[in-house]
Amino acid sequence: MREKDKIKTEDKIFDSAMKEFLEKGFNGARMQAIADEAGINKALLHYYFKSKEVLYKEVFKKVFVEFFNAIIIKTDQSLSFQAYLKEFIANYIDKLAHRQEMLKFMIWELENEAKSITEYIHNNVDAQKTASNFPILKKIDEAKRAGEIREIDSFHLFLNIVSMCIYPFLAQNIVKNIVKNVDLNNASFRQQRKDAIFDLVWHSIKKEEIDAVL
Amino acid sequence: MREKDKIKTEDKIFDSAMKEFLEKGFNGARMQAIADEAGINKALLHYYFKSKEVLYKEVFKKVFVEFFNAIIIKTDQSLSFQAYLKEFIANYIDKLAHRQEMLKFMIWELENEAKSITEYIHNNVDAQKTASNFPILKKIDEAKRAGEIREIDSFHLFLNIVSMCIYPFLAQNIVKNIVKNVDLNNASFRQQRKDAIFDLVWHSIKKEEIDAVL
DNA sequence: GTCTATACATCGATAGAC
DNA sequence: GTCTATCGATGTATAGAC
Repeated sequence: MREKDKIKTEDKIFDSAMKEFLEKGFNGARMQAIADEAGINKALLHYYFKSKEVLYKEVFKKVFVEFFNAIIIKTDQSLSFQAYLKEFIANYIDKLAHRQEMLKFMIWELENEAKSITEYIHNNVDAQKTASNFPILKKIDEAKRAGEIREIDSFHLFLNIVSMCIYPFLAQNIVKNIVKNVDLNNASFRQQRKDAIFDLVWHSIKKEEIDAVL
Repeated sequence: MREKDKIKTEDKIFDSAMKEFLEKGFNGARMQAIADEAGINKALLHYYFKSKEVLYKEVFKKVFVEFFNAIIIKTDQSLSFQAYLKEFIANYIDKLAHRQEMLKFMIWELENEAKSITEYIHNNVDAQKTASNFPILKKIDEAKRAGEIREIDSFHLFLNIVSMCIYPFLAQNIVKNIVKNVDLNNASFRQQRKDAIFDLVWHSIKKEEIDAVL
């Protein structure tokens, strides 16, 4: 009677697949490993999900949407730009830390020409409104108009901020060759990154100082 | 007698391998394709290079060293920091454009925990002197001492600059979903990136303005 | 729905003749 | 040094019984 208590096979497969894909990436993931983890056999995988690729895309979609929403959309809109910027950066890095596996997904997407990401965006986001899915772009424009920050190209500023947030962690295995503690798990390094990014950007774009001089 | 006129098989294999690896990455590369391109058979590949991995490492080493030297070492040391910074950024982006295939290598390295890069650095660079292989770090310290720029964490500044230079191109297939012309081949976009990065950084760290006020 | 068994393809690697 | 032939491992996918 209480059917909800029984985890459905399909869900077990999905959960196992997510674990395997996040850990190993698409290439590294093994259908056998997913089957083992789910306590079933390979044949059943293909019964529920036609192919490895289909299974991957289902998993990717769920994880990506979750992550995308958490990072891009959710920063409080009512803040001053200075506070908004600080929160955006902290939020981005903390969410990355909370879902480090996303880095593996992202690397796989990079290797695979961002096929899944592109497909998802193409199917789910109005092409004309892509930019509006990044409220920070609007925030930057507002702040410029309000005189809170100086004139600066919004899109490149956005690109720069995102690059600084993500690249050091994406490439942490490379960067580690220069400095040891590049690690999303290291709270102290995370805080250093947040401070350094905010400091660099804010010093560059704020207008107060000039206002004070005038 | 003129033995040098005859391209040795080993070199032909090496060249074909470079082409294949740069185009497809390690996973995508096929020993058969390398053999075909070189006009020989697979057996001979393994005669000259023990395994796919060995062959990849040889190729990687050559390409990486070339790239590393071109980007990191070569910016003119005698410039003012402002000019040095501008040249460093332009140099980095131009060299990336000139060797776009490095992006594929880099992605593969990211996926593979930077094994080859780490191994190369471990074998060829004195661990205690890693930092000194990045003259820009010294340049930043000098500029701080000379009062040319404000106090700022050198390492994080370095990380930030590199991130802004490389990430948009590394992730261009993702970024393209937001803006179309993200492309290393697009000279106009390259120039925009150079300007945006220099502008953001220099406005943030220069000291003249404050000096002028005092 | 679930299983066993196996087909089928791909690839890296090697044995052995020349 | 170079070739043909083939091994052996791995991995996805499916046929068919229960």
